Amino acid sequence: MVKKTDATMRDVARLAGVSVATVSAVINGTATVSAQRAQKVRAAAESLDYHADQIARSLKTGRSNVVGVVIPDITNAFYPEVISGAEEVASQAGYSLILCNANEDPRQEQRLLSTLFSHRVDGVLVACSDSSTAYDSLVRRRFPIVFFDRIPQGFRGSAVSTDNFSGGLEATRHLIGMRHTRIAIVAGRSTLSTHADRLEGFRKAMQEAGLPVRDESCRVGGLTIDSGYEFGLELLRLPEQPTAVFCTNNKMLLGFLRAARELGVACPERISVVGFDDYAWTENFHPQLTIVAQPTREIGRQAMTLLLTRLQALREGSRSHDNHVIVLQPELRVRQSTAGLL
Amino acid sequence: MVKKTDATMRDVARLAGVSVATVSAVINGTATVSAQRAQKVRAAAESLDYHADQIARSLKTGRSNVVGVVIPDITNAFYPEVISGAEEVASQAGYSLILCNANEDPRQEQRLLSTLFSHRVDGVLVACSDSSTAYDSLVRRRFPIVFFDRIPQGFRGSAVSTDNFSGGLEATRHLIGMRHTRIAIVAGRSTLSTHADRLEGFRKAMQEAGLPVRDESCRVGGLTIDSGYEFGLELLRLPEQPTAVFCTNNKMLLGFLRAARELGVACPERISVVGFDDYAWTENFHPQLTIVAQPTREIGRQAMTLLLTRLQALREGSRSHDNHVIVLQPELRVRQSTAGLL
DNA sequence: CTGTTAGCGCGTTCAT
DNA sequence: ATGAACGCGCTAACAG
Repeated sequence: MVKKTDATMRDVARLAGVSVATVSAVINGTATVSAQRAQKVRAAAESLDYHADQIARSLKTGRSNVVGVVIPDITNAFYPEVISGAEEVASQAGYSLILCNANEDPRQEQRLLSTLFSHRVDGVLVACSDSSTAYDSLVRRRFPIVFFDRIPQGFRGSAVSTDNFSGGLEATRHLIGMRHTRIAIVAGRSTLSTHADRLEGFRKAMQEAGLPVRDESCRVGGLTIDSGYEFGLELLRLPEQPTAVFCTNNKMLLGFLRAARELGVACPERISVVGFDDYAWTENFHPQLTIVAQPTREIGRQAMTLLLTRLQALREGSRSHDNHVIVLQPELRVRQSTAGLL
Repeated sequence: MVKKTDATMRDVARLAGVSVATVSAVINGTATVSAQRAQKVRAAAESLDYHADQIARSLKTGRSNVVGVVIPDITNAFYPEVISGAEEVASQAGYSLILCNANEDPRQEQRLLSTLFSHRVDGVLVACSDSSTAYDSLVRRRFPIVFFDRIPQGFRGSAVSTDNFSGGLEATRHLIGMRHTRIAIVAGRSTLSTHADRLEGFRKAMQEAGLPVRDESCRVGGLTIDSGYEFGLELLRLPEQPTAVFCTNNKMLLGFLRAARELGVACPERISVVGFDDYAWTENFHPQLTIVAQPTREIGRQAMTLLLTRLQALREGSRSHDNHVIVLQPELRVRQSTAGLL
């Protein structure tokens, strides 16, 4: 027996011989219903394969139980990892996730946010594609939004990220500690907080050590494997070839390594490399990578927790700080892609 | 000036001095509205930062412009890649994606599907966590569903996958062509079509060559890095150590490689390894992996296209085949993890 | 071409 | 404890 259309609350009510209000009460547990009637309702719902219509419910309640997640690049393994953490806590709390991939394009990101609002998501998590002022209005309107990983410049609101400055600092100090002096950096667009901060950490470490940061060994911009590759070629063809490099992004790191391979520059013998983000597969790399690891899933968990806490406060009318910033500590993992000089 | 609540269509109508029907017509382009009135409406909408309420619209139209995507494991890089393809075609068609991670757990998957229905998604894409009969009712009820990658046994409906049998066949033939005879296999749960088919391909190739498939060199079950590791330890400790192995899953492959490393079994000198799924980072592996590559993003694109085509047909009342099966061809990429015997 | 209006399915009063 | 009636914001059918 096939039903043409989904069962509605009325169908359930009819079958159970009660009113829709009773069905609603049973489903949501909002009122006390006599045990046997409740049982009847549940049986009816079951037999009709009834699924409460979230759409109708949302229209009525003003809440959708959906949160939007906007990321800049789903093929960057970092983000799926974060999402898995976010998804975990969201689904536990009965929330679903609408996932949007902005493709590193602020315009697309803007459109995505717009459709997210159309769908009346209760809140959003975003790792921005570029620093822009487009979020200001959201924050001013107090729309529940939590940034993670990449945070807009001058943003005043809730956010979760790694201490990227410290990550850059440690990575570079490690290189310096191995007696390197000609240290290059391959960094992503400086409009992104993550990369800007890591670059700052790099500069700080260099300055501490009294080392010069030459323009030609400081390649900033781009985010892709290809840009890492291009930068790599340039860097490794410099008359004064750097002996060490810090790549602030895992994709650019892959590109850089390809360049080194092509040019026959052995790592770590002729070039020490330290990167960002650790994955299950890095242990299979040759050489095994020295990297700065982020608590990736934890970023997702914390960001979602922050958002849900906020939503709950909103629901209960209680006051909540909407500018809670969580900074997680990264961890330098020294392996074999970095070696001492001399 | 901050608005407490979102602007509604009525607000726009009022501000523009027209009726709600006119606003609706302008927004959706469903009727001809005089140019100047349309202009006024657009201006009003703009100034009020109006976002049409998809929730209300859905309630009315019965369509949500959202499709659900259920995957078994978001931390398996294969799936985000597929999703990026699916997302690409969905967003072009004005659809959003609700992403659900089932964690390889059929029960969780069932729950996720249920909430997806509650949210009245127009259709779903699913790579199932286990073969079960739970989908039959969906298909019988003709709910728009397209399976990808992992397809339920005996499923009669739309699906997109790689020719896994052929993938397993080619991988094994390659090994055999290199004169290996003691060939082992590390495979995922045989209830999953992908792994079952790859295993079948393996058996076929072995049979073709008149090679025996010994029970002890045929490790089936599990999906994780850890299970690949365990199987690897067992296999490499066999009195008659295999000289080659086919891992049907990228995570198990990582585990196997770890086991080989720990046991000091050099690849490819003492063990040739061929895996499944290619990624940007495999070129950095040592040794570079011989693998069977799937057209990953294409799987996502095709699956979503199939689904959207179906939805359009449904909308237009035209007939559409709801059991279109697309099988994509894999590609063996020979690199350095496999070597000839003797 | 434009306005009026009846629901879509649900949660929520307000009666009983 | 339970039921009837209303309305959330929107679309579509109809009237003008």
